[in-house]
Amino acid sequence: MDKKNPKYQNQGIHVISALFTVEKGITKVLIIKRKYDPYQGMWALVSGALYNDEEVLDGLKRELKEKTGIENIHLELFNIFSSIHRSPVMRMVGIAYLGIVDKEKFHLLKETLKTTDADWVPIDKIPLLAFDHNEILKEAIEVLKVRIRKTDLLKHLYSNGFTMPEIQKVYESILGVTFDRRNFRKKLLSTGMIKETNRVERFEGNKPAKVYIFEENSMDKNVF
Amino acid sequence: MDKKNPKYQNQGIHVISALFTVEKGITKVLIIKRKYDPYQGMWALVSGALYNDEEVLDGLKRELKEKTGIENIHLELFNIFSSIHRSPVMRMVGIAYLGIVDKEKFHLLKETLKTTDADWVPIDKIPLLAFDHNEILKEAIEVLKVRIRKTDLLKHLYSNGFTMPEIQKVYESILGVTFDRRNFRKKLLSTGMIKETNRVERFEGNKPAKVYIFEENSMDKNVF
DNA sequence: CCAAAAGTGTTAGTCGTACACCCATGT
DNA sequence: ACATGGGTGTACGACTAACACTTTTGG
Repeated sequence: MDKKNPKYQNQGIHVISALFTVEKGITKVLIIKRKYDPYQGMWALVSGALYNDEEVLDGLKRELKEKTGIENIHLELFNIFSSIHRSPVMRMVGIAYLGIVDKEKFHLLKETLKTTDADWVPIDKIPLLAFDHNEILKEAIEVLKVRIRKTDLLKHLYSNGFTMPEIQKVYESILGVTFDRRNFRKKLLSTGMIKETNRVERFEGNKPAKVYIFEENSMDKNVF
Repeated sequence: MDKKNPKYQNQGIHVISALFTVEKGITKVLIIKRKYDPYQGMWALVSGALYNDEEVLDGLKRELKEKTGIENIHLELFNIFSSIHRSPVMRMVGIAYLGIVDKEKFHLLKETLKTTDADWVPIDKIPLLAFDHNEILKEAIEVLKVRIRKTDLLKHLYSNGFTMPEIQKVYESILGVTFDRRNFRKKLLSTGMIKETNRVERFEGNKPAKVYIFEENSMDKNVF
């Protein structure tokens, strides 16, 4: 490989995160407002250019910490975006990850060196975003639906436990369907992904609901 | 973004393909022998550096055509490999795709501008490969197993149709299991992915077997 | 004691699995 | 005619889906 070949010059790697949360049945995604060009003043997914001395996932976590203060979270690859002119600065290949977290576990920085605002925004109220981030987010939402059905991704939303009515609302909200309470409970338990605790918590009703947690090494099984 | 920041300099993108086929119940992968450094004379997956004026998948297809003559095939992303020193030349982020094809449809070039040999090699007889390609191939095989079970990936191996005994052997060979003939047939038909033709073909027995083909827009359903 | 949501069990239907016999062809 | 694999149907068990009543708590 000839490093001097101009076709190999002037390209970089963008790491991009579609980080979701669910609050009161509303699925939200984390976006920030850009302080500098390109796209100064526009909202965007948390993203940035990869350094040449860090791995992709580490670079993304660095960007997340720098721009929002959020750290120590699970993120997984979902696609590559490589249109030639997706960045106005130079050719950047976008590597996009998604994750889902309990927003209450973090203090979201509203302003940082490179951002002037940050917020969790309902996915049906997303403004125009910088770069190709609207397209990326649209794909992320589709992949999110598949992954909560086929893997234990939701364990990252509920590291402190959850009640059945609560997590059922999350499934129903993200997938846009409704489930029978009794069958939902049976199916989720039958995956072996979760176990009962001896805690209870009130959700919407007055009667307290049992708290469940995800197993440490929960196998990926189809949920719905 | 400051293009001059040295942390953004000297990095490139590698596109890598794990291209599989199945022949007489043996799963094989396409590898080439490298004509030039780095790793001159070593076997490797088909791969190369991405140009700054092409999309990732286009770059990979260009490399495949240049190095093997194979073109017009389906390839899908399966992972990113970004260890800092995975290439001795410079920092290269590897973007790895997998596919499966009917090798009889192509004439494999044994020597090209950048290769001195090429072959389909059984996955349990893979030599030491250049870069981190052994690791990448290992992951590709795992993902291949998942994708033939959960998607219609195998349609790309059988664009001209297949018989039940034939495709059953492929599933059994890749997954390392055996299935009951009658139940296999019922399950594959029940996915709606395939349909009968009026052709027949001999496979291993003397009695001719019906030829089936994959539907054009076959939904992704779990197969096994 | 009433309202509101949480918890539980049974039944019918569907799907997966196990299994045995006949069929078409080449030699 | 026989050997070889290809094609089909049925019965049993497991899982999925539909459905109604009782329980706990706050107000």
